[in-house]
Amino acid sequence: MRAHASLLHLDLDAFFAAVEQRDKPSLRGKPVVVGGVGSRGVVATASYEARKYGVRSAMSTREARSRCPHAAFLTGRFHAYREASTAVMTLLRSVSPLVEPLSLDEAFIDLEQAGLPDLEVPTVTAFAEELRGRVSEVTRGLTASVGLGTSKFIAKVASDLDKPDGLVVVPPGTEAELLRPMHVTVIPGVGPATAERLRRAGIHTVLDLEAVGLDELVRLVGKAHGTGLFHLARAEDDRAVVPEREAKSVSVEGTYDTDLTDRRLMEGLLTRQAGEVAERLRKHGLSGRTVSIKVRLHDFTTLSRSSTLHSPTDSTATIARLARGLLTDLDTSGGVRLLGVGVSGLADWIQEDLFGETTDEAEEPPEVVEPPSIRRSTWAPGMDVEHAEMGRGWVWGAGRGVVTVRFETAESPAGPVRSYPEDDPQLSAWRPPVTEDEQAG
DNA sequence: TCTGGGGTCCTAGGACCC
DNA sequence: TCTGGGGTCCTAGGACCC
Repeated sequence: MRAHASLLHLDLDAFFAAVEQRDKPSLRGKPVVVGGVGSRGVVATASYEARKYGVRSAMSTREARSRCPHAAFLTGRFHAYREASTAVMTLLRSVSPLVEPLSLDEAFIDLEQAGLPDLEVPTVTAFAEELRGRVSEVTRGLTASVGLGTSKFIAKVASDLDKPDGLVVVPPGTEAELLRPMHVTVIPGVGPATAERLRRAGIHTVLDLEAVGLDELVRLVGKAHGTGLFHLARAEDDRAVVPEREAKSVSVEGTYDTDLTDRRLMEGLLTRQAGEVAERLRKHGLSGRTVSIKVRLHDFTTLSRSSTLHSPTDSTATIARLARGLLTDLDTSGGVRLLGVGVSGLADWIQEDLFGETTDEAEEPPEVVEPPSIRRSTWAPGMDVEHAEMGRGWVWGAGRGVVTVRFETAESPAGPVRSYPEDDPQLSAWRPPVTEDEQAG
């Protein structure tokens, strides 16, 4: 903990939604929700107008729609968000060499190397106020909330106290009195599970937490977490601002609108995801030794399996083969809502073999498969033998590499639903309905 | 059809080595 | 028959963050 409030936390207000409102004037002053718009989507960001209706981040889009049906529901334009974020981070780095981005819309800055004449409260306050103005300039009108304090923890708490478009400085020496009345969840790392454990022990506020001994806390929440809480409850935090963090893993996952049951389809999707992971590894000059898959079952239980190679890889073929192999282990008969592939144990080099060649098989770049342009209600004769006998298939949905088909059977016009990878060769057999003209001809 | 996606860190148990 | 530690690596799961 420092003698001066020289740590700054900056947080762009309702970031994704604010970018949308900036770029589309008709959305200004109106509720805007950015997030997944599918049946299993969740809210990433809600504008302040939408928050008035109780719409919150991480809420299901379904729930958000019921709370605020007239909001604009947008899927997100990450290029625009990244561009705005880069402008802000570039500005921050021009102001101090010690900038630690936490996400697209948040960063810590250490003002000790920002070249200020001193670090007294009036000086850092004026600096922060000017910085907020410049953020608004480089983003063409976005607002930021800023907190200043003697540690990362305090700066972050401070930036939250006057959102949106606010500035709060916590003067050195006043940290404990600020924190004591607050709920324990103000402490980073205290989420629902930890809060519940603490609640059962009669600990609700930071003041309560301060009264608990180190041994007792470790017994309650474990060694690392317990010692962390012990110190943060006393506003003791000397974590440094770390400008560059190396990635430790790269992963891709997807949640599907309908649960998957077809193993072949799952293998196809893992293969596609392996390709995306490998491409990102190569793009960043990385390779990794441990390949993992993640499988979320219909009932939301989440399984993971991993396998570690002797030397790192960035090869699509290797990652895909391992990922598919890891799946064979698992019982997915009840249906799968999410599949994912990841690589960890990263190295910024690729193992070379005895001949000085890389171990990466000289592979073709993954084939880019365009989603088939299938219209709703396209007839799908001869999709496969089983379904051809059933009769007509109707495209029920397409996206995320999956085409879902509802089949009409003799018993029911809305028969079983089956899903296929969009690059499934069987899909190429699809053709529009045979018209009466054609039949006549 | 309640519950995203991309991450980080921690824990606990087992294997293995000295 | 009864019995050591410590350290590292790997795996699976869970909590948490934005």
